[in-house]
Amino acid sequence: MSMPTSIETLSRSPTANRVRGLKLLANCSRCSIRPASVCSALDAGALSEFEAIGREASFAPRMIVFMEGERADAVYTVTSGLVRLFRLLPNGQRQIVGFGLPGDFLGLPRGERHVYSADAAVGTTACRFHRQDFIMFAENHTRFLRRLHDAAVKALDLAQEQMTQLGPRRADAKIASFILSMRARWMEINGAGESVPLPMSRQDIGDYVGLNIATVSRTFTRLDRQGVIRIVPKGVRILNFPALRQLAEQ
Amino acid sequence: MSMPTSIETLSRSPTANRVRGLKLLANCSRCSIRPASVCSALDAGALSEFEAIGREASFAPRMIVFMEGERADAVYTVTSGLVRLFRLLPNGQRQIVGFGLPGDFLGLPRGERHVYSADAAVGTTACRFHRQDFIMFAENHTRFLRRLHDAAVKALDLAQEQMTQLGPRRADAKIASFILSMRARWMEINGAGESVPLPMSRQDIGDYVGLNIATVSRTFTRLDRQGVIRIVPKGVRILNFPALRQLAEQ
DNA sequence: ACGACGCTTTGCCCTGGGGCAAAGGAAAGG
DNA sequence: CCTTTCCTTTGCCCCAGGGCAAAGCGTCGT
Repeated sequence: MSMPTSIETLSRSPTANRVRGLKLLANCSRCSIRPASVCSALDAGALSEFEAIGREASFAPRMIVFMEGERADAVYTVTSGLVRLFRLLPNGQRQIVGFGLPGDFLGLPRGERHVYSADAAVGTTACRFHRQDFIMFAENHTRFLRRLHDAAVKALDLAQEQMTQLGPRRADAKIASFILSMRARWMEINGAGESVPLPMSRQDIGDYVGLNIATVSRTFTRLDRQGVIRIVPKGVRILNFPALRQLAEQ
Repeated sequence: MSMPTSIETLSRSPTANRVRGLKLLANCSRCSIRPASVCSALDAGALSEFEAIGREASFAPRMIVFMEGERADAVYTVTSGLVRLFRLLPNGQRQIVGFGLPGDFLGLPRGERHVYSADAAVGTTACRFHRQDFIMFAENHTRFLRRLHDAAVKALDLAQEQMTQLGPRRADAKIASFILSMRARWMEINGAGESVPLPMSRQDIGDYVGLNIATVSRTFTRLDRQGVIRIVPKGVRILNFPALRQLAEQ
C-alpha cells in the first residue's frame, strides 16, 4: 500500500471558514469508498434517488465541518481526507473523540445539536445531506436505516475500543494500540499492508490517546529505535508485528 | 430522592453462573422504567406483541449477563439494579466501558459477537429477548427501530463523553465529572436531587474513569473534607454544586 | 533560492498518581 | 454473636509522563 500523496499539512486550531465548494454528486455508483460506507446498502434505484438529495463538499485543512452545540442540520459521509471529531474542554484542552476516515458517516447526534465538533485535518471531501432529507430518505428505506444503525453501533464499538486505550496505560502501549487500530481501519478501506498512513499531527494523536505531544514524539522515536516501526513521512511502516502487538497488550 | 435500599454488596470477579430465573413478562404497560427505555416507542398493541417475545431475567451480584466474544443471541433492557459493561485487557486490567442503569438497552453489537462483557454489579433484573425475535420485531416496527437507533446514538454520546473524562485529567476532575454524570443519568430515571446513588464499588469507579482504587478513595475523601460532597452509604450527597462543577471542568 | 512559519524532536526538572501494604470497617456466614 | 472475608481508607515511596523551552527540520510562499 502506498501513502496518500496529496495530503496537505495540518495545523492546530480550526479556522472559522466553512465548506469550500458544493456541487452535485457526480456518480455514486462509481464511488470508490461506497462499499465501506452506509451507501453500500442502496441499490441502483435508491442510489440515484439518494444522489439527488446530496451535494459534494470540500474542506481545506483546519476548516470546520460543524461545531459542538450547533444545530445538526446536515450529515456527511467522508469520501477522502481526514476529519477530526473533538470536544474543547472548559480547561482549554482538546479531546479528540474520533477520526473520520473515508467511508465514515458523521453528524447525526441523538438530539438536534452536535455533541462534538468536527474539522478537516487535511484536505477533505464529503457528501453532504440536509438532515431532514436524509432522515426522510432513511425512513423510506428500511435496509438503509438498518445500515445506519450498524454504523452507529460500529462507531460505538470504536469509541469503547478507544476507551480501553485511554485508561491508565503506558505510553508505548497506547501508541502501539493506536497504530494497530489505524492499520485495521485503513485495511477496511484499501487493504493496507505494513505501511500505515497517519495523516494527523502528533498533537492530534496525543489529544486522541491522552498523551502529551512530547511523550507521543518520544514514544514514536523509541519504537523506531527499537526496530518495531519505522517512521516515514505522514505515517509509519510496521517492521515487527509481534512486538507491536505485544506492546499494545500492555 | 432516597437511596435504593435493597442493593446488595458487590465484589470483583464475575462468577460463571448465569441468569437466575426466567419468567414471562408480566405487564409492560405498568413498567415504571418504560418511559426511559426503548419500549417507550411502542403503543398498546405493539407492546403486548412485544411482551410475548420477552422474558424477565434476574441476576445476582457478580453474575454474568454475557461475555465478550460470545455469540450475541439475546438482548436486554435493564429494569432494576446495575450492569457493568467491561473488557478484560490482555494485561489483566479491567476497563469498564459503561454502566447499564434501569432503562438501558444492552447486547446488540454490530457483529454477531459481543465486543464487551456484562455482569451484574448488584441484584439486577432485565427483560431478555432472543436476538432474532427482537430484530424481526424491530424491522416490523419502524418507530421502534428508530428509537433503537437513538439508543445506540445515546450510548455513543455517553461513550464519547466518557472519552473526554478518561484522558489526562486530574483525579478530582475525573471524580467530579463522574458524580455529575451519574447524577444526570439518575435524573432521567427518577429525577434525583442532590443525593447521587453510586451502587458500584470504588474499584468499579476506578476501572471506569481510569484511576487507581487508592486514588479514587483518596479523592472522594478529599472532596468530602473540602465540603464539596458528603460520602453516604452507597452514594454521595452533593453539598456544593458550583464547586463540583468547577472541579469537573478542570 | 531564501526566509518564515509551524511541527517535531529532545533535554531537564518536577509532580501527580501508581504500587504496595497495613489498618480500619462493614457485611455475610456460621 | 462472633468470625471471616471483602472493601475502603490511609501512609510511604517512587517513577512515568507533563510542563517548559530550545533546537532541529520540513514545507510553503515570496
